[in-house]
Amino acid sequence: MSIQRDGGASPTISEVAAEAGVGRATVARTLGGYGSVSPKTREVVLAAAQRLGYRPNSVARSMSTGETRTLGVVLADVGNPFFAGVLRGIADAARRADYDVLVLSTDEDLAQEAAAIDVLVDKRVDGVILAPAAGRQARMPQIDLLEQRGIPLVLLDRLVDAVTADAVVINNREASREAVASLIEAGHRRIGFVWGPVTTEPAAGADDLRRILDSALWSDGERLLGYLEALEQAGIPFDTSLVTHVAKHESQATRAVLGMLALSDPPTAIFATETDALTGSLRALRQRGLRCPDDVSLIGFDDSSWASVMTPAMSVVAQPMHQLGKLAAECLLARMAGGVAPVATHVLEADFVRRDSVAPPPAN
Amino acid sequence: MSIQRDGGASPTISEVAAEAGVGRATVARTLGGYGSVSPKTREVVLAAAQRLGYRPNSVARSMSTGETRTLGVVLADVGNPFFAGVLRGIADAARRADYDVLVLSTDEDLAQEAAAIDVLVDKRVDGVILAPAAGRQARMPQIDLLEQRGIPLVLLDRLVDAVTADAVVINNREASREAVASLIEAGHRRIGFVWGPVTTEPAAGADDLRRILDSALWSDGERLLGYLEALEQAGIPFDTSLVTHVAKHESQATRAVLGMLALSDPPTAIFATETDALTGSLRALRQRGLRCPDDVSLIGFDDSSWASVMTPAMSVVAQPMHQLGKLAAECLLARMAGGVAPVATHVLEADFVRRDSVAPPPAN
DNA sequence: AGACATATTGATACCGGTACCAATCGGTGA
DNA sequence: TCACCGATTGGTACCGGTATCAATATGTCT
Repeated sequence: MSIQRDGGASPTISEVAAEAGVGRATVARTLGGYGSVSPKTREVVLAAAQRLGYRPNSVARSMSTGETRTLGVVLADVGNPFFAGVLRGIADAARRADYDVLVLSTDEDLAQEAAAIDVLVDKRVDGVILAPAAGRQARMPQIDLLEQRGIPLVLLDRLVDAVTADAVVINNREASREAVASLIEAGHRRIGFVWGPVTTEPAAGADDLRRILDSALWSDGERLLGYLEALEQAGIPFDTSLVTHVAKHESQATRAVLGMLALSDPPTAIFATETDALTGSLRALRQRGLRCPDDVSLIGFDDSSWASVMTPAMSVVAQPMHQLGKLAAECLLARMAGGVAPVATHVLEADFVRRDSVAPPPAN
Repeated sequence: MSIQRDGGASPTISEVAAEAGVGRATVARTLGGYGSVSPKTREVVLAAAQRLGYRPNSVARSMSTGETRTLGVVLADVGNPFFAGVLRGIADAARRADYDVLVLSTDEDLAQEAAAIDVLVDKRVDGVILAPAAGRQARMPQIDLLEQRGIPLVLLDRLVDAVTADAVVINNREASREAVASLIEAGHRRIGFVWGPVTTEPAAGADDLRRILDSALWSDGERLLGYLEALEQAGIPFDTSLVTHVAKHESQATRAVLGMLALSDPPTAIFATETDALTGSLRALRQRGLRCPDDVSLIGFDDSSWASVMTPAMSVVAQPMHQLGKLAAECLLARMAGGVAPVATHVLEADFVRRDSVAPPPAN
């Protein structure tokens, strides 16, 4: 008894059965907690399992039940604070339901995203949460695969027109409009817009810009629309030169903002719609020796401890990251449980947090 | 032909075999790329697989091969920027070797950590990367389970005396000593030390403190020892009241620093050994209306964009997060591949980044 | 043409669970 | 004492791959 198995192998149900002197099925029932087992037998079996250090093999169980109790998560970058926060929310909700999380980063690359979904399908995850790297008008063949296989899907943070699935996003447009409106209210009329990963030419005008939106991430597009709406409401003409056309990395944001500041009629305020865009903008101000908010007012996206402890404290649009992930996971779990609720897009509210980085434009 | 299967089930090898009119084994050989198959048959099989949209079932493959091509990662909090960065490094290295990553957060809780390891064992991951929540002198029974099962393990960021396994850490003590030394060099003699999650009483003195170290995280302990060494080298007496005894959350760090600043002989500089500790310290200064570096000099741990764009730019000990994760994964993969290299602890260098948050103490 | 080596193929036994079904056990009431 | 019922138990067929082995087909050489 209590013989340690060699070679690092794990004891199986059969071995426990042999050790306990009962049949395989009896052990399965005892440990699986189904069917009926006499108290005496149960004890014998449990003792044998204990002695052998038995642990169930989830792979075998999945093989037989068809469920892996694993959620697949596909997002741009686990290292990014926004996605890291979201992931935490997902993981918390998953754990509570006794699920685990398999994460894949795509770096906003469509090929990697497709490969990631293939992996998740092959590994037979029970559900998928996806922050698409595709623009809202993209076609996403891999999604069909999920649907075909009956794997529930929840879109996170970004919508895609062609995909009919539950989604959890924030009210990007309203939040953005509110932020820009607060700049306008403070007296600004030249407001720079630094946005996320967009790889297109500079827009020739507002209409051209709307065209570009079709290929942009939904979230980025909405933020830009919010900006446009705020301008329009205030009767401020739209100026292409105040909108960056590519700011995927912080350094690109810095370069873009330096470009704006070099204009003959430079912006007196900047709305940066991502963390990297904000820090990139700050770096640009710093390089030009400009001060915030005295020379240029700033509003960022995504709150963090840093934003609130620096001087001046940064006004930001704060996304409920944890909540976003939690809700996405809960939504997915409900769907997996066979929920027949109609497909829905859940919109969470992002709070505009007013701090000290906004002041009236300089008198001059 | 090309009949779509109903019920969301995936086509199996048998179905492909039927569709192609060949035996199961032949399909397996064709798709698995082993054995030999005639070019003609190969084509027929591939066409059938294509028509049916065949995708291999990784679960079944794992069942048969005994490997899951999945790495398990156990860390305190995926939402924490440090761990998020490390995780990204792990995921990148894993992907390159065609492995996926299952992540579990423990919130620095031993029970959750034990449960996490159980899950990974049950799911039969091929290897585990663990940032232990346990102090260096803790006993960790779950680790034995891993060893028993022959699952390779790499410790990350923190060492545990009782565990013999490969490890990847940074040179916490030297980095800490260097940071504190630079404060001393600037003229400071009253230097506050705000450290990470430690749940013990205030130390009664240096010796008592060393005792406390045994139950602290290895990394936290090393950082404190670095602090002590720097003081000793400069002949500055150790003062318990300048060392926080609990600063697990930012708010606790703030409270602790406020306490220090209220001392009759308050610190003129603070070394915060975690991101939260630094932002917490900054918040305390802000509440007291003190300015950095004019009134109090600061050095933090972990670099971020924020640290370098704020005013003053923060001096920090920058950990190579991505590299840390990447190396841990590579080390694990090597061990999984049957590497017979002796167990080793890899020590990466953390750079001390000198910026503007350190100045001589105020003249007064 | 015959013998033999090689390429190709199909059948089948695993892997370790789950779950159904039939067999057995024990106890009860007539 | 016997028939009968429910509780308990063991046997076994899956799940979908992998890998071995024997059987068959193909081709070559003498």
